[in-house]
Amino acid sequence: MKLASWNVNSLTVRLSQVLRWLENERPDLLALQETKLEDARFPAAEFAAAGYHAVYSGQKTYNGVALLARTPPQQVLRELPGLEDPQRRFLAADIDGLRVVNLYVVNGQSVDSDKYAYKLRWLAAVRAFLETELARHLQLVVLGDFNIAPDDRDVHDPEVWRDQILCSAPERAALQGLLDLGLEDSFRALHDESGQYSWWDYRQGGFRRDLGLRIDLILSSRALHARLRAAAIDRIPRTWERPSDHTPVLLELA
DNA sequence: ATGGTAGAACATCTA
Repeated sequence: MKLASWNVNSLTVRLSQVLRWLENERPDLLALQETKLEDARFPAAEFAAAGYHAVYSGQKTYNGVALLARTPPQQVLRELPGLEDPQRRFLAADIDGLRVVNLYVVNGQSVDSDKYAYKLRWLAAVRAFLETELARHLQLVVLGDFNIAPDDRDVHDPEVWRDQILCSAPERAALQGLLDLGLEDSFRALHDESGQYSWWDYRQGGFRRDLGLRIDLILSSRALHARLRAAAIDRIPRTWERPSDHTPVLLELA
């Protein structure tokens, strides 16, 4: 079983790229973030024609998440329990015997911003939700744009990024809090090396100079550990014309 | 210290 996550930074702009990538990779599941469109405008028919069921939770201009799967998602949840939040960042569903949670974690802007406090509050609600979810579902996958680089191996210049947004100690502690529930970063379960990034800033030639961060993650529950086969980051879509600033990350389960 | 680019409500916000 092949799972993937991709922050597309506007599905309207990136639809043809997503369809092309699905055709090439044929994942069983693709989680999208930053679709930036209302549900009434979601291109469900195009994905159906490509052989994918879609569930989605979107809004105009910002945020928006979706799950595309070859089998129909069931038990769909569109609201993060315990948090009043108009921002569409959360989607959970049963897919192929897995409980799947797609997250577009709050960016936070900077550590002295109100948005940073919102990020930490949001992550606390995610932790509380996942704690109850893990009690119900042994086979759980949490994937998406976490907007947190787990450790310095995931940062092109750790000194420049030290204590900055996406790398600060409280953010990393919040991510560790999720892992402590009984989840693991599947990429790190299979790879030790630094320099494997999933996001590069559009500005100042970030991709050309490989000034990236690994902030797109696929977490898997302990019960899935023996099924982990391969984890990868596909940099190719970041080389395409008019790319998203993120590239897809993948996990293969036996 | 600022701004650099991209996408969206096309004016500023968010990232």
